[in-house]
Amino acid sequence: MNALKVETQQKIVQAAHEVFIEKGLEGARMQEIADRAGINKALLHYYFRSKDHLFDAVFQEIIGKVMPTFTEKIGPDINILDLITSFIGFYNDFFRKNPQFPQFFFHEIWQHPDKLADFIKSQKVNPTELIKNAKSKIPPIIDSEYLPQHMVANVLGMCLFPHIARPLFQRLFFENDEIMYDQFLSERTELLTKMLSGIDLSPEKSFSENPSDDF
Amino acid sequence: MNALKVETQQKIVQAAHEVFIEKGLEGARMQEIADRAGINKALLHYYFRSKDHLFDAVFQEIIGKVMPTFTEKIGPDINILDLITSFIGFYNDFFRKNPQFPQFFFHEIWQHPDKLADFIKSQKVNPTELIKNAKSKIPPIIDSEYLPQHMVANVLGMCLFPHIARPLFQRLFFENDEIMYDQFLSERTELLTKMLSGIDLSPEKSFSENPSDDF
DNA sequence: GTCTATATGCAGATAGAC
DNA sequence: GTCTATCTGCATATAGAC
Repeated sequence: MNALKVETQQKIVQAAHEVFIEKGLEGARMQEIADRAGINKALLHYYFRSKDHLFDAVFQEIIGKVMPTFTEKIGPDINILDLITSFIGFYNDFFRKNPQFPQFFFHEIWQHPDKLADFIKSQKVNPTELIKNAKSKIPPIIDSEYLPQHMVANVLGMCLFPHIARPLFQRLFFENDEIMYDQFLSERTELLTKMLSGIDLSPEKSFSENPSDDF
Repeated sequence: MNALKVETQQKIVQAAHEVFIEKGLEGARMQEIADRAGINKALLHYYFRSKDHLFDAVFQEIIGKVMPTFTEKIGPDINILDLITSFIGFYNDFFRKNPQFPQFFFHEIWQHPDKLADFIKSQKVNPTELIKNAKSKIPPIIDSEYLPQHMVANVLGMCLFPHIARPLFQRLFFENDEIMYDQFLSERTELLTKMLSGIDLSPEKSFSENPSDDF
């Protein structure tokens, strides 16, 4: 029964995926993973030598699912703004379907900072080059070497915050109503896109007299 | 030696503070806390009955240090914009001095969503009222019931992101240079303040023809 | 491949001397 | 109050039957 093998493996990865994202590596219990997969604890060790191995497998699976969407559309001369607007919608939807993903993701990068950074650097994308290309095109709201980084941080922050702060934000400002909050989240793709469309990064653009009108 | 007692307690709380923020509740080890406090494991249980009690004590101490600054200046008729601009600088500085705090904070609100929300609700502030007061004054970039919430999310997100994403962001866009990154962070108070100053929320304000010029 | 039963190790917690 | 030594329990991991 080789067919059973791959099926079981998938059930394990799926269950582990859920539990690790909910509880984190340290908080997760092999027993709970086994229960959710409908199998025995011992089988986990049969397929994956240890908890750490299982976690790595799950993490690779998650990153492999999410990152390519981010990197595959990056051409040689795409600018940052196009890149970001292209993916606001994708990630906003993805986070809505996987609410706890951002929390899991950032917990992980703090515990193992190099793992993810190395993975991304191993891809064909070069973040630094991407940034440099946009350097001359950003409205100079302040005098800084890092205007492109500021802009990226602004957009990603606006995109991320309502997801990662959801448990608190929903309780404080939405009467802890799931439906209302999801409605709120669904609006943000349009909102962010419209806000970004106000920035024209074509080289000939003259900046506003009032810098704060941009972004 | 009663003098020793309070001193020891402070050392414990300080050490626990560090370890819990770095590793989280599940990842922290009582042995490491004891080591950093320069005392024995058994003493931890003498002062605080259990790991959970110690964690709660530390958590209360942290929140008690951070939240009052947020709530104490809230008067009856302050508007959201004033409130937010007042604290961008404070929190940006606080996060620079306590880099891993945001990660710890959001990990916690996902694991124990009600704890913090209940604490905040027990304060004199009423978030919902605060939101309602600003409702009519927000530039209608999109047609939504939740414009104030969107604005709050935007600002907090821009404030938060470079801190919580630091391990990755610094490696990808700042050659993993601590000095450069701290420079970048220090600029953001000015940047965000200038961006916000572009919004006039006084009642008589007429909105821009192009909504995306606001925020 | 999958199970039950068992071993191992470690972290939280306690006992008791000083 | 502070320590050393010890206990307890649980979670990971293994052994071995089917």
